[in-house]
Amino acid sequence: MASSTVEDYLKQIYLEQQATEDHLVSLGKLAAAMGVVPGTVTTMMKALADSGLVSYEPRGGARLTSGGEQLALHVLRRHRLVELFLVKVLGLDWSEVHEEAEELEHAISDKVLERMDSLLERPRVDPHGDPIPSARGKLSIPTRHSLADCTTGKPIRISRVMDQDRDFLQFVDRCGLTPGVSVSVDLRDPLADAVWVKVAGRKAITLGTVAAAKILVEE
Amino acid sequence: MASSTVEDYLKQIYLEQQATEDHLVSLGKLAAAMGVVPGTVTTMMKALADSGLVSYEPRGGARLTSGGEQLALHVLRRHRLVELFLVKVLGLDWSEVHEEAEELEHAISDKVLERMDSLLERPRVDPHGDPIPSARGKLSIPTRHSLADCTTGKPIRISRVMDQDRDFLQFVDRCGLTPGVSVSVDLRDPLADAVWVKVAGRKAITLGTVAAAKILVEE
DNA sequence: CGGCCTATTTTGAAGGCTCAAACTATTCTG
DNA sequence: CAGAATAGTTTGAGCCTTCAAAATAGGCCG
Repeated sequence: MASSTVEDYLKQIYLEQQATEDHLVSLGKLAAAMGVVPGTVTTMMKALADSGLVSYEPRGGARLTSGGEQLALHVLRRHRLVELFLVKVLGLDWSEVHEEAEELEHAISDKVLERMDSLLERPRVDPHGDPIPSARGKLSIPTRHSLADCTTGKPIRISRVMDQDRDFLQFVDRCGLTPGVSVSVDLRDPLADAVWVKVAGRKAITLGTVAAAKILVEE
Repeated sequence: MASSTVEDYLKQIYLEQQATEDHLVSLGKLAAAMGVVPGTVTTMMKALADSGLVSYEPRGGARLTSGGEQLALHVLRRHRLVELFLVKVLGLDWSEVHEEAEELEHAISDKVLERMDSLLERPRVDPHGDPIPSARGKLSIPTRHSLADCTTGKPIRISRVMDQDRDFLQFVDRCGLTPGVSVSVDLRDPLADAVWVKVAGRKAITLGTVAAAKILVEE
């Protein structure tokens, strides 16, 4: 059985990995993400390599093995299903469920997970629009466009918000830019670093491109 | 913050304590209940005494301080609310929720706990009839009579089952002796060590006094 | 090429929890 | 009361996760 520390490392490696070309994660980034000192990560990578969960060459970065990836996806599944459960069943705010799920993801048995999944009617995404890995460990590849680079003028649908920060999520909520909502990008001004977004009926909202790039869209 | 190991010790001390006259728990019993070697308990009691959660004299047994008791009751509240939640909301069987709750009780935040409590409409007892400590750490004192020593002939109501063993709970369920059910004790035969119980409408069930003593009743 | 900067690794240590096994206090028994 | 049985304690050790700080490797710049 993987300890919850190990589960956290695997999950984090998976997430970092998704953001890189070669699926190779630098230990420094990992240390920052895990909030530990670099030496700790080196130690841990050796241990994980010994258990066959990551492949790792000294000074060469880390990569999940297929066993490690299966485990990471299982943790991610628990995390995201729990988030959705907390919002839908217990009525928590989407800005607070990430932290809650960080704890719960390690305590949920397969049986309980299956009940949640069935109660929620086999959902595909969590409250932030992040895809939920299937019980068999498959994950659908997500959208590639954001408010920062989609076509302008046309109606589009918000599909995912790529930031778990409380304050950012609350801001997004106040703007009405939550997953599922239809909007359109009126105009983009690269010089002003700004994006004007029109939300159904309301007056336009102005975002910087950094924020806009975190809000993924479809169509 | 108390680690989940510490929470488990406090909870267990509380439970053992309830079963004794002087509220003093022998370290041997504790070791058995926790599934560790006696020396481990000695070490742990020293540590808990240092944190002011138990009072402990070498070779004199352990007792919770009021701080330790508050914490123990908070753990117990989480445990029992979670059990009820798993049965009522997720539809698990009452025979399996104890094990699930052992893990979850350490991962539930106060916020989530409050939501569960409110969704369940401030329940007083868990699926086994065990009382749920209030958020302020008060616990109502439970029934004193069981099928082994209540009055015979009169209708009585099952209020609590004092055993978390899967197989025993499933047996109790098959007999229809679950909390809330009305029954009556027809006859007791001390020599045969047997108790005849009549469950509404059905033919009588025969229990040994050990089993009968685990089923608490009211009125 | 040589030195420097940065990322990573190594080393030694600590805290929390546990064990095995040797030891000791206490209590029972004859 | 002596000896045995029982319960509890001590000691030395190990695993897991972490840290601080010193050492090192690799790449980049002049």
